[in-house]
Amino acid sequence: MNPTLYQPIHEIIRLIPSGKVATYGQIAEIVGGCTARMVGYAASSIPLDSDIPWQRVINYKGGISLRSSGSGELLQQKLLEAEGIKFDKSGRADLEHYRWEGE
DNA sequence: AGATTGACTGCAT
DNA sequence: CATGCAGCCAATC
Repeated sequence: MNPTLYQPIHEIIRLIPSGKVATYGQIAEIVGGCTARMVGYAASSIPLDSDIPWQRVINYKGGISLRSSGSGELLQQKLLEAEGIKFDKSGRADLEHYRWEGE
């Protein structure tokens, strides 16, 4: 498969600075013409070997969505905490404080 | 070609 | 504040 449509989405995710996070809807809005589902689907296509910080992409609740395989949630949350993002007891980040407003 | 599913979002309950 | 339902586009069966 060669979903070139994912290319811009990956680009946007790559632009997210460390210590910041973006929601699927936010990215979809930045890319334009794409929806949250698209971003999520594109993200699932991102290989772990990629330079794309897919861990900075979270859902609108500020929580981390479970990936297809393995316990990606714990790993992703750990990576985000390593970047300075704190999670509350509910496992949700403060989007009002960490949400990346984009370029 | 039609139906189902998916790392989602927003509003209603 | 947690849960439920409907809408969105693309990929897969």
